Amino acid sequence: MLPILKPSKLDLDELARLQERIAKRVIAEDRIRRLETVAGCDISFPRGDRAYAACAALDYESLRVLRQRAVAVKLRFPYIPTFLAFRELEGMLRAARGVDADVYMVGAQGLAHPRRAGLACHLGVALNKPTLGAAKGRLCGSAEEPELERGAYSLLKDDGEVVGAVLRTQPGSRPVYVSVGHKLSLETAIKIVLHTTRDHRLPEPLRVAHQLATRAMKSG
DNA sequence: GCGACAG
DNA sequence: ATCTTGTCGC
Repeated sequence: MLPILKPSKLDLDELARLQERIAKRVIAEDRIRRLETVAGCDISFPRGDRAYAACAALDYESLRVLRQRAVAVKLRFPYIPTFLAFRELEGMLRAARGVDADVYMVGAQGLAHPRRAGLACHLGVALNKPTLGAAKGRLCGSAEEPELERGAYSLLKDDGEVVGAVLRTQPGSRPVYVSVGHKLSLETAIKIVLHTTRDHRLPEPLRVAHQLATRAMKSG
């Protein structure tokens, strides 16, 4: 089990430039034909340099689980804010490549990232498919407090530009940070998150993927 | 210098 | 993210 080496300042500068290149490839417009299946992607960490990535595809209307996959992955990079993709993309990609879907959602940011290259953007560009980010917390930017009813949202702005939305998925509960990953408009991303959210704060695809990854971790 | 900081 | 059951509050 190779150790996770802490990258140097120079390495991070290099990776930041790589993210800027990824950001240029992101298409923040709807390039999606069908919307019949939605997949959720997540990773669980037991401890150390091993983790479990999972992807689950659900029927867009019924939210029934159609396909799912979980894989064990070696971690090669530490968690460093704004560099999350270098820790999680590889494993997430392996799980997602085995599960076909019209759109993939990730429990992290998309364009709502300092260099507009959150994990959801990296995944979308790598898969060349529509993706969106639906995170529990904020990474950058600011927004007004959205109204308390389900469906209410306010725009998340960073450095003068709209990078996402702060969306209330359940009345009174803390909002979710939604942003475009790739090949989707922010409006469509919000629509998808709301449509796939039922009795919990987070959308079902993410909940299923999280359970799947956690179960794989506990048994593996 | 002092916080903030996806998972 | 993860270690962890019941419990205070709306």
